[in-house]
Amino acid sequence: MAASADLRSRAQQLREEIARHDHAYYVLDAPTIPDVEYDRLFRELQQLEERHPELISPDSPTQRVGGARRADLPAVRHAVPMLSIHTETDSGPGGAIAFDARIRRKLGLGDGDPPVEYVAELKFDGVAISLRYEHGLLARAATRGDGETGEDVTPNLRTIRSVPLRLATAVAPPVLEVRGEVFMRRDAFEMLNERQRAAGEKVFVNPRNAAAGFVRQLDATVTASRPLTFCAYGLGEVVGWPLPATHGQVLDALVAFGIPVSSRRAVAHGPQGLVDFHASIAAARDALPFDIDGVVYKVNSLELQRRLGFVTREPAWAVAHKFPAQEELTRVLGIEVQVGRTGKLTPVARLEPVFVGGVTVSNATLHNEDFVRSLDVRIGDTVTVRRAGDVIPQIVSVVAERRQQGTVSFQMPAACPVCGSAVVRDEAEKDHRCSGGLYCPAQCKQALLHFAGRRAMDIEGLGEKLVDQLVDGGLVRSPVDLFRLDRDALAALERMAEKSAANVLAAIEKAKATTLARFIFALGIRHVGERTARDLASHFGSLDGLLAADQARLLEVADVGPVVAASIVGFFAEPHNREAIAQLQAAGVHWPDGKLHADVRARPLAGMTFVLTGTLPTLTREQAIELIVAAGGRVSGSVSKKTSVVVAGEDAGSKLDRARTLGVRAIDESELRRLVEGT
DNA sequence: GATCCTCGAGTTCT
DNA sequence: CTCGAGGATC
Repeated sequence: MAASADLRSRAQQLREEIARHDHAYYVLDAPTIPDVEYDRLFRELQQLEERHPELISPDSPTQRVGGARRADLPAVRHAVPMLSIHTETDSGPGGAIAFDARIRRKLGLGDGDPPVEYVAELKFDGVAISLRYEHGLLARAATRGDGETGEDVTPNLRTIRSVPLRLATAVAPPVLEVRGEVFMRRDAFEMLNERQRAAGEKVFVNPRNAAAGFVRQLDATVTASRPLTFCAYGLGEVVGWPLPATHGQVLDALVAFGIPVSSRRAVAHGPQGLVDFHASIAAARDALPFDIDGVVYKVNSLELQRRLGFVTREPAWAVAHKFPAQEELTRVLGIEVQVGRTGKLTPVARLEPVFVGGVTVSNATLHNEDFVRSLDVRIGDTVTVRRAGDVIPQIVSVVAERRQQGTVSFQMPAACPVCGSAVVRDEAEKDHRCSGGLYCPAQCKQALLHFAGRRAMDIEGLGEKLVDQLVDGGLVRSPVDLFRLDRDALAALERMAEKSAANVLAAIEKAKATTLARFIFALGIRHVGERTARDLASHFGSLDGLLAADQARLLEVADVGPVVAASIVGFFAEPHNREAIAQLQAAGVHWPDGKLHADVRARPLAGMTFVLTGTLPTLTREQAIELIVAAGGRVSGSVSKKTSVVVAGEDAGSKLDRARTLGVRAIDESELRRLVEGT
């Protein structure tokens, strides 16, 4: 079948586009599109050329393994070519099963034959490097380049501490080429970008690009200041060293030579072994201190590897099995503006749903006007969305070359999108706010949700849906209205039968009994969160005491300064706020008089600050906090020099590490109980 | 005035 | 979880 003119021009178009991205990636170290998109273009071209071989041109990017070389680094010819590895298209378990099936077919194995033995390893997201040791000494380090010829980066690699300059062996082979990956750990990457930002320099998009940039840096002293890591996964040319029988033994031998090899490797039997490894690494992926693309499977026996050989330029005995992408391209369908409890306007991008990092993402916050401006996100733009270690999707960048004509930059509306009130910009700061106050339905709803929240009045079952119905139906306009609801009014709502109406009323009734701290928090005074509400409650002991306090009295409270004090005074100065409080009390909201027990109780933890991390064996987080606070201690969120004790449970994370480096005492739950008992 | 430590507030998806 | 900003401290 002859290729049509259409296909011919499409192939040409793809070649040009890929070449442009190659240049940006390899030469400028500034990729313009995410890898997945690049892979997609590359695959389309590959498929096109497979079906229509007459379209293949000698300069086609499919005809070489790597990318363009940088002219100013010396070229190195690889004695044994550095090949790329085939990527399985199915990123689910099917990928592993398909690979195993292919291997068995090629080896002529039937159903009765035993499972094939594999080695499964991590696929690092870094830069492929070949290290050449001659008589035990590091003689040359080179990048992959186009697979045949790479670049000499010996001075740079010498600065990487995990790369041994001499093999740890008495008798070293005349030639031993080790292949592996150089990458940057995530914590090192974060610190690097922090410094870049502070210095006003450009920040790196991801750890891989940072690593690539430094490996190919001309000035080795710059590379030396970057914490790069090396991990080996195979061999190149070998002279005078007898190869063992399996790939697993090769890796073990490298370890014995003092070469770093990831300990996250395993011998796996048959497809199930591969699927299990893939699943266990996928589960551990976010917890790893570095980025990986996926995993790699290799037939363990070197003899079988020789029998399987190569297909085109890829080894038939190995495959990369990638994870779902953590970065994807999608389109901005619109930019909506949400109104929060405090009236803050938050622009949110509505996205064409896209599967990234294991979930479908359709929204991403744009924080504020400045954030939108700095990225210059516009409706209709193609953007990169990331969902990395953290959970919250974010827009990373806009693909400038995909911008359509006639788009306009985003502007905050002058009127509140919900109530139409004027929008004001906070005292020379970043945030815009709706001036409508509680007359704005959005703010009213958020205030109600806050009031009913678990940490505030804790009214069970009063969620977003119900609040929407109550406010839109005109039944409720302020918290006190909740306590005036009756069964008939509720029953008039959709999807609200006898039973659920009774449940809601019971929950509201139950919530009337609360604590002073919860009540103060529930009011939603600006700058008064859970913590400050608790401090205010224990300092004044009663609501009347707080209501009577002036600015000076408030400043006596720990952690209350002029801004917070002014906010509190301002809130209580509003007649309608005082009236609302009186009405709530009249409706039956009450709390125990805190002053009575506070002094009677023993406070063995007075003056101590605790930080909780991990999961405790029997206590929930909330129970543990209650226990500590009841005994007179404080609980805070992050570890610092001021922290007295860190209470660590199962899966304790970075907070425990930090406690160790700061020399802060760490205890477990049983020890906490003993402290609370005062023993 | 600078720096560190916290807290408040907003956010996504299942 | 992360950003921004208030408060405390030196």
